[in-house]
Amino acid sequence: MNSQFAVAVHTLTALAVSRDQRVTSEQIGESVNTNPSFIRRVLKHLRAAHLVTSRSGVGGGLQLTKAPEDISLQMVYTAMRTTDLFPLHANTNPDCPVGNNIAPVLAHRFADAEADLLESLAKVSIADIARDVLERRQEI
Amino acid sequence: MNSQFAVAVHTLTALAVSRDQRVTSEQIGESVNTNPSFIRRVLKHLRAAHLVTSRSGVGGGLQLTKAPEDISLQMVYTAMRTTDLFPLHANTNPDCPVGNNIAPVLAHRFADAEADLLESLAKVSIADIARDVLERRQEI
DNA sequence: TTATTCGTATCTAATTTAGATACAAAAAGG
DNA sequence: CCTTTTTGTATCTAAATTAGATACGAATAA
Repeated sequence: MNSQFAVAVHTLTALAVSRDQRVTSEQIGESVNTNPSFIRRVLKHLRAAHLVTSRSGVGGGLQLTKAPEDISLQMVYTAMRTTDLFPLHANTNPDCPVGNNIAPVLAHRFADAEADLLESLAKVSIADIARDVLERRQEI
Repeated sequence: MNSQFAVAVHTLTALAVSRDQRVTSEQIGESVNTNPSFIRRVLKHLRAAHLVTSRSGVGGGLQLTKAPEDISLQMVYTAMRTTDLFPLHANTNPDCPVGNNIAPVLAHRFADAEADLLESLAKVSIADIARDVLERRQEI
């Protein structure tokens, strides 16, 4: 599972497309096809990363804090990240040369790979996604 | 969870370090600190990718099919891969412009990111990991 | 023929994920 | 000031995933 990164990008894309008006978590839930509660759980991360702001009450809802061009998938991934990309196995055998030393070695190499992934994600923005989506729409 | 990639690298590293002799899944289980059955489930993937061979019976066990220098983390990741790196959310709303078009757009962008990750993993070999592990051992 | 080891299947417990509901607090409008 | 809308958060549940555990036939060597 863990489609939360995809849901986060979907959410930000919807906000980018409707940049002129506030959008509610109810509406985003309809687009994603899930309940508003789940959307709000995702929004918690995006708010903590200062990618969106929200307001309660009539006419309330969500808004991007930056231009879609200035929100990269790297920012979104980092905002949503709760676990390592490649989890380690714990409690390896300290009496084995490999078991005793593998953890920090893997941690280091995996961190390098994750850094390269972030670099790749940094090249794509929510504006790119929104453009792709709207272009696809025209094709029909 | 899903520490299987880490366990797979650990397993191949152990085989690289003990390249002169056959190693059993029991022994690897001890190093990883898990049961042989789990190791054998991981090995299933590595065997399918032709990274190891195995033999039953007395004096049996596992062996690398290539030099550790010729086994990259990309090969291991690809061998162990069972799901997409970034899972998509399904059943988005077809009546919403975003919901109707986001899936293929995300699939494409996420595949690009995964390809870049593979490129990064291709630069590291099991020999590199084994060397790091043995060097760390000397430091003590 | 016996002991060892693999390959696979099955069961279980713990964890994660997402769907669902509920409700206080915030905000806007009349 | 009261009502309505919407957020933010908590809680519960069901489904899926993960890994630990056990078992057993098949393969292999001695």
